[in-house]
Amino acid sequence: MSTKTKAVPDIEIGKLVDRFMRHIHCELGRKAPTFDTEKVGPAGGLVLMTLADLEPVAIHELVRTIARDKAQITRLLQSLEKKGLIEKSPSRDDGRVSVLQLTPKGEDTVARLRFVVAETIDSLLDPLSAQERGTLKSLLKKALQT
Amino acid sequence: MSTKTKAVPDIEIGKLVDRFMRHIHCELGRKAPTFDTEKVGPAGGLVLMTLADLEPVAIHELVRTIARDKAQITRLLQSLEKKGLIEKSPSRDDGRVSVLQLTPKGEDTVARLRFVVAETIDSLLDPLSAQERGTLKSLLKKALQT
DNA sequence: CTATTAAGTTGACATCATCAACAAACGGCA
DNA sequence: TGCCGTTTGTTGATGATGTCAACTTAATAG
Repeated sequence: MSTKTKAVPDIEIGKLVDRFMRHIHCELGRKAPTFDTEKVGPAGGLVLMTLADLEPVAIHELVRTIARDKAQITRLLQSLEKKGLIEKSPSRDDGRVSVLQLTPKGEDTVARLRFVVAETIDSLLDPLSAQERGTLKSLLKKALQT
Repeated sequence: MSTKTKAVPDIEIGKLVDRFMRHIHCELGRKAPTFDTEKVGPAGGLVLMTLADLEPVAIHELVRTIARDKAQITRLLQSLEKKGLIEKSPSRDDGRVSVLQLTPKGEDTVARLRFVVAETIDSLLDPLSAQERGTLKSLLKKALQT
């Protein structure tokens, strides 16, 4: 009777999302030797691509966006920096924060990652029409906008 | 012009799905001490809940459905069996396969897991209407039906 | 100035993923 | 029947990720 309460709780979405994620993960893992020339791994790739969207950005913002532990992010960033893919520079406004940016080499890597990831997702979403993909995206976005 | 080709490849869905998963993961991790009385962990929980949907089922089927490594599944199942949550019995048809089933204690655990997971997802999906949730679910299902 | 809070780093540890090697059982086929 | 390739499940080794707590430094409130 109420508009929002759900009598039957629904787990299915969680499992579907998990499976969805795993399919992307596996497919990319299979192709990885081809394109992950810098050996950044799945987590590193995610960081790079998110960075490309947000840069320049402070570490804690990055942490907040991708919802991972800050210790984890610290180490990932160290590894990415060693590989010359990103740059950390101290913020002028706040002595505590480091500001992140992609290096040209990083941008290059992101471009390649993006292509393969998009390709993979596209093929996974093959059963959906272009319109349905749009709907899916906007639904997810809506759910995540806090 | 064409109905299916996409000029601009789209990464965003991948990142959205990842973030979505992470939010569920984090939220559940925070609540875990409350409800994960058997200490099955996230992966174990997923196995249990999937098992509840499929049982009785052979290991390789389970592996296929949740798209994880079979070695990993073997070890998870051993841990779950030690805790008395599942039962492995040899198949009559095929001497190689083990058939999995939940014990009563396992069923109990699943019921509790289900409740919390559903609750969590529900609150994450709060911005969506009931109809939109249905749409989301059917889109995911459609994408995954191979 | 002091107490508190926030940003990042580090260490220790647990969990999870991945790969290769393996035994046992099935299947096909001569 | 006996051989051979395949499938199922297990084990070992190792790497990648996640998590928690302690710590340093800097900002900020009072």
